[in-house]
This record gives sequence, C-alpha cells and structure tokens, in this order.
Amino acid sequence: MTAPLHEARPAGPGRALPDTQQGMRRRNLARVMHTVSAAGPLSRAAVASRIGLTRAAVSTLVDELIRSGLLEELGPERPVRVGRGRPGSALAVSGRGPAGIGAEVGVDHLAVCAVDLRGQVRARIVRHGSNRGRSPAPVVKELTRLVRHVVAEAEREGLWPAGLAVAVPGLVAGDGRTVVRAPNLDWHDTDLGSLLPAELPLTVDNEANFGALAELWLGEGTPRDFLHVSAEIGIGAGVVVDGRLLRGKRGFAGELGHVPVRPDGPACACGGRGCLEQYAGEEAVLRAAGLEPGEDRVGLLAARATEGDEDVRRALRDAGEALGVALTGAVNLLDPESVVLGGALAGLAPWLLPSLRSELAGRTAGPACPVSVSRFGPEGPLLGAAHSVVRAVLDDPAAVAERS
Amino acid sequence: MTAPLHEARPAGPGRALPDTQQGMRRRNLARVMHTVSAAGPLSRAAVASRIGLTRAAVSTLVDELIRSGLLEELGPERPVRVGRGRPGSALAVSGRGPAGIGAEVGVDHLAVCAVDLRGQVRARIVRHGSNRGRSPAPVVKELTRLVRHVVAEAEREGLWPAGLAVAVPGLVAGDGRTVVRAPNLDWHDTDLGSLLPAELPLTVDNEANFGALAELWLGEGTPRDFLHVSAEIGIGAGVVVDGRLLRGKRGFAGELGHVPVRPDGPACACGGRGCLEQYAGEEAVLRAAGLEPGEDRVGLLAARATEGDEDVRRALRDAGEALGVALTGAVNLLDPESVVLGGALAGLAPWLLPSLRSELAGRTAGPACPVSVSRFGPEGPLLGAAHSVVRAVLDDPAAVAERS
DNA sequence: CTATTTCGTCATGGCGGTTTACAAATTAGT
DNA sequence: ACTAATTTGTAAACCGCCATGACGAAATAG
Repeated sequence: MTAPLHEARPAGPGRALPDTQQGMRRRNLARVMHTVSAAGPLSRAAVASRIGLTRAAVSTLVDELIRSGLLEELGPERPVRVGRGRPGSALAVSGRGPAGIGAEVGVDHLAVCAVDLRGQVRARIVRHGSNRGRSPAPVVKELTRLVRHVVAEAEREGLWPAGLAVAVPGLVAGDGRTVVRAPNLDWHDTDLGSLLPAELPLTVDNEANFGALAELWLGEGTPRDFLHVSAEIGIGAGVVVDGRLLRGKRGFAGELGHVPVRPDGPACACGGRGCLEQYAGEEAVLRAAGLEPGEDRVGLLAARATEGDEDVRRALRDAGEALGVALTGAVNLLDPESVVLGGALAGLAPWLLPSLRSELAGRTAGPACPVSVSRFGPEGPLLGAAHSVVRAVLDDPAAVAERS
Repeated sequence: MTAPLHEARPAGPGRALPDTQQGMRRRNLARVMHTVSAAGPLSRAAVASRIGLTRAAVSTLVDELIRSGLLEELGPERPVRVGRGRPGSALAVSGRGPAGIGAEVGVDHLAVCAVDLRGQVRARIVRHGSNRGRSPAPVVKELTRLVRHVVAEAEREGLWPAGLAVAVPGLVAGDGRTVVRAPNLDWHDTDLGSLLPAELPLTVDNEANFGALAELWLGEGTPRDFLHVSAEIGIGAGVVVDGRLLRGKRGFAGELGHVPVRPDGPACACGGRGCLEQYAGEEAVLRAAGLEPGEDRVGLLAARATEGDEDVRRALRDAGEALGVALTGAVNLLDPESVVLGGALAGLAPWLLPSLRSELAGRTAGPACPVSVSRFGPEGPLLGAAHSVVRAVLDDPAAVAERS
C-alpha cells in the first residue's frame, strides 16, 4: 500500500478508494486532515460543520488521527474561541510525524529539503555547482548524500520521511520515475528509480509541474485554473485545471517551448520552425543580447538589464513579446484565470512583463488574462516537490498510519 | 434536487456527494448503472466483481434500480452464460423510463432528438433553413415546438424526458444557460433559460464541447485525452482531459480559432492579428477559394473540391496547413492522445487532412499526434447533447428515481 | 449569579456492505 | 444418466460507520 503515496501524479483527495464503509472512513479521515491543514487551528465542531459530518463522527475521526500522530491537540491553554459558549479545543496538524522530502536537480545546483505536515521547511541543503553534461549516476549519488543528510536532520526533530519527490528540468515519463529528456543536463531515458535509494516512495516530475503545484497549494488566492510558466534552456509550463495538474497522455503536457510563434521562423531541434524556444529560450536570449553563455546565465542577464544594457533589455523585451504570442494561444485554448511566471523567469520578469502583457492584451477580446510573478521564484519547484509528499499524506492518512 | 442533472458541466460520476452512508449508496447505484450501461447485459455477479462489491450488496442495489425502472431483467430465456455453473440472469439498462432530449441550434438548421438510457435514438426531428441573423426569440420558439413534438413522440414509446441539453455554435457562460456570443447567429448575451420552457432541467453548451462528449462517450476506442475540433464560421475545440471536458475559468476554453498562427497576419475581430480563423475560418476559406457566401457553404466547398476545382483545393490545403500550425501548439501544450475533426470540418477532411498532418508531423519530435475524423460528423453535437442528459441519469440514478 | 450558548462525548439506532450458508441451475466427467 | 464441481442469487447474522438525542462541561451575557 505504498502506491497511493505518489500523489503528485494521480492526485485528487482520496479518489479511487472503493465505495465501501472502509473507503468512506478513509476519505473522511482525509477530509479532516485537509480541513485542519487548510484552515489553521480548528475545533472539532468547526471541522464538523465544514465537512458536513456531525460532531460525534468528527470526534472519532480526530481521535484516530491523534492516535496516529498526524493531528495534535494544542491544549487547554490555547483554546479556539468562537463567541459565547464553551471554547473548542484547538486541533492542529502535527509538527512531528511524517515529513515530505523534496529534491531538485537544477542546471547549476542540487537542493533538498524536508517539509513537515504543517508546511514548514524543517531542513534544507543547497549545493551550488554546474551539472551540465555530468552523467546521471554521479549527480544522483551526490543527491542521495544530500537526501540522507536532510533525512537525518529531520529525524533529529522527530520527523520521519514519508516519501521523496524529485524535480528535474526535463520531460518525465508517465511512470513518474524516468527522465525521458533533459536537454540542459543532456540526460536521456534515465530511470532515477534505479539510482536512488529504494527506501522511500519516489516521485519524479518536471520542475514546471512542481512549481505549478507549489503555486496551487501555497500561493495565497491562487486560482484553480492557471498556467505556471518556467524556463531554463527549455520553456515549460505547468497547466493546472480545476485544481489538478494536466499531464497528458504521455505526461508531456505543458511543452510551451515548442509552440509555434512564427511558422516560418528558424529551425528548432524539435523538428519544427519558429518555436517559442527560438525566441525566448535561454540560448536565444543570450545570443540576441550579445552575451557569452557562462555559469549563472540568468543572474548575468538580470544584472546587465538592471545596469541599463540596451541590448540585453531589447533581447528580453523581444522574448517577452514571443512569450506573449505563445501565451495568447494557450490562454485561448485553456481559459485560465491567470498566468504565473516562475522559476528562472521570475528573476527576469521586470523586463519581460511589459511587452508580454501588451502582446497578450492586444490579442485578446475583452479583459486580458492577468499575468503575475510567482512569490516563490526559483524556490517553487523544490517546495512543490516536498509538498507533494505532504499532500499525499493528507490525501490518505490511513495509509501512513499503517506505516508509522 | 435538479442541479445534479446538469451533468455535462460538473461531470464526474457522482462526485461531490457527501461522504456519508447515503452518499455511498447513491454512488454505488451510479456505479452499477454505469457498469451495466457500458458492458452490455451482465449478471449481478459480473457487476459485483467489476465494481468490487459483494454479490449480496449488488443484489440489493439492482433490486432498487429495477424498482425504479432504470434497469430490467431480460428474463430466463436470455441468460448470461459464463461457463460451468448456474447461468446468471441478464441485466440491461431499461429501454423505457427517462430519456435525454438533445437539441441543436445550427446556422442552417434546427434539430431535436430523444435518446433512451440504452443510447438509442428514439425520436428525431430536423428542420432546415437558415438562422443567420434571426433574433433569438422566434428561433427558440420554433425550437420549443420541435422539442414538444419529440417529447410527445418519446412519451408514446413509454419514455419521459429527464432533461434538455441545447448545443449552440458559440460561447456559453459558466451558468450553462446564457449564450455570450454566437457570431454566426449574431446573438449576444442571450439567456436561453428564460426563452425555453422551464419544465425540463436545461443545459446549454458549445457545439464543439457536445461534439467532444459524443466522441468520448460513443466513439469506440476514443481515448480519455483528446481534442475535438469543429468549425463553422468560428473554429472551436472541445478539450477532453482525463475523460472530462475542460471548461476554463469562464467556460471559454477551446477557442482554437483565435490562436495566433502568424503574429503579423491580418487583423481579426478579436483584436489580435493572424488568428487561425483568418486562415481556416469559413469566410477566409471561401474568399481564398473565390466563392460567394451562400446557403450551404460547407456543402459547396466539398462539392467543388470533389469536382477538382484547383482554387478550392488550394484554399482547403492552406487552411489545413494553418490548422496544423495551431494544433501543433495545442498538442505541445496538452499532449492529447489524438485529435478528432468533427462538425463541418468532417466533411472537408479529405482535403484538409494531408497538409494538416504533414504540418503537425513536421513540427513534432517523435511520433506525431494522430488526427482522425469523427464517425458522427455533423451529428456529433446533437448526439452529445442528448447523451449528456442520459449520463446525468447514470451518474445519479437516485435523483431520477425520486422524480419518476 | 443565572440563563444561554457552544463544545465534546456517550448511548442508541439505522443503514449499508460483508460474511456465511444454502438452494438453484448448469457443465464436466464417469 | 448420474454424480461432482462450479457458479449464481438470496437470506440471516454481523460489523462498521455515521446520525440522533441527551448530557455534562465551560465559557459569555445580562
């Protein structure tokens, strides 16, 4: 029963459980966890009215969750006051117990963190240094060391790892383990499952997808329908529809970088012509700006743009324009509530946004789709990965209780 | 309790019912209906093993459904044989009881049909004649007459109408009643709910969406992730993701017609430039082919192309090319399993497909997304509409039993 | 200080699926 | 043809889960 933990993929609170009393119980446990997790400290009565069960039923559910160590009672010193009447006893998600381990394989860094059920980052390591062209085995070996380190640190705080989620800058197969293509790393058809320790349930996904999930779960007022655009060499988008990540048949959805912007434009590695990547991809922008590819390419662009370098600014303006054209297509197709720029794009937003927005507005009848910048910037994918494990626990607390 | 009947919109078998024993019962009733409906005559034991309940539980569910008239026992003359052992008694969806009424407001016709729970069309009327520029009131009045006629015919066969679903060639608001914009008809912000008889639960939706649903529900081997493209003056797409229709925030998803194909192309009514509609829309194609707009425009194009008219063929080839560019973007974004051409496009497919396919293949790395033609052609939206009502009954049989 | 309100829990009950057992209906094998 | 094996459908007893209603506990309002 470790399968339901891979929740960043199948997704949806407790779906697919059989419609029997046991399944009902499990779903109700999940609903209690989600409610308490989302709405802060809450009394049993408040939970009951929110999920539509009686106080008595919620009491038994809460008892079970407290026994499992997933929920805790804050104690009589910190009651939940409502007005007149006896104050409720405050329930909160436990700060001990299971933790989600998130990891990120970036082009220029590795990062690992541990997040508890409350959403707090409890341990964190970042190692800088380029991974371009390094073969998977040594990179993953190093990543494994970092994971073990973070897990050890988390365990010292009374946490135990419930799963590992890895964000990679590339396409991931539908199995949630295999990196099909990561151009920045030059990885192809690499099964991370066989390289990582098998102790933890594993999920691998695109960084744009995890970034989108971070936005969905952690962003304040984030809608249930939006596009999260993120870029390094390639440009990827995490598409969230009705609160769920859109993956597509093979798991390749969100390949914004190869949306045609000018059908007769320059040839692209994908076989097409005039793909967005040819105008707004990292290499294209650096070339247009007259810069040499170096270590921290995004930082370099941002620095030069800040200094007022006209070539760089023009290059970014043009990239924003191309992004605007591609996003117009996406917005027409998906009708999202907003578009969020995350990952590397977040740092370049000041110079991309004006042309992007005007292009989008000019091509749209009625009010244009609002474009914002992610609050998490480059941290999004890592946080999203760790939280995906946490969400899996919230989605089926009974499965975790069995293992603890 | 008429709300859950509008199932083409919220969709998803019995979701959102409370996780209480009553909700469980209702969901299990729905699962029995869906199973029997999908897998033909089935014994109680077969249903039980398919949905994961015990034979005893299924027996009580089936009893209830038979009492409600939604299921029927075929009788001892037509048993379900399995091999050794006692043969099962065959269960089938009832051919009487509730029926779905589907209606279509086309540019050149009105159509209404009644479909029983088995999916059979039991009554049908089509009235030819242009509706371009006619104001909503008289058109809907005429449609209402046709609906009453079909309902009367269905009732003579022992059916009763469970709901009415109307397909329109335009954008429909999120409420499922109001036509926001239908350029072919020149309707704007028209609330069909106030014009149609209030006796029946009503759903209004875009014809491309209903066409996509027909494909999803009735097509053989149709995947759960695909794009259904359909066109009259505008070009719309029904986007199906994981077996559910993608609607977007305002319900405007699938506006393929305004995806930019050439960012510097001719201006479009939407405010943009070079939208797909400027290359593959009906007017653009007619102009490129050197034809005058007349009554049956699609038929005219098809006829001329069949005759070998080079201008028409070239125009259609170019339109296919533009469609290919726009679809490349959509395919990259959504990673669907296939693309289906329906509605008016189905009739022009022989001349559109070659250039469309080669454009799509040339712009895609790896195997290109397969493009096929709808089996239903122009009938798709009408069938999808009627079936959406039927699906609503299957999704919550208990709600219907209360009304019968 | 009392009346009122709200919280959490307990006992009871209804409902729904499971378990177990059994009769009915058919095939396979002798 | 007759028996053994197999499968179906149903009935009775059981268990689990939530609802109902009542109660004591703990606060506020007057």
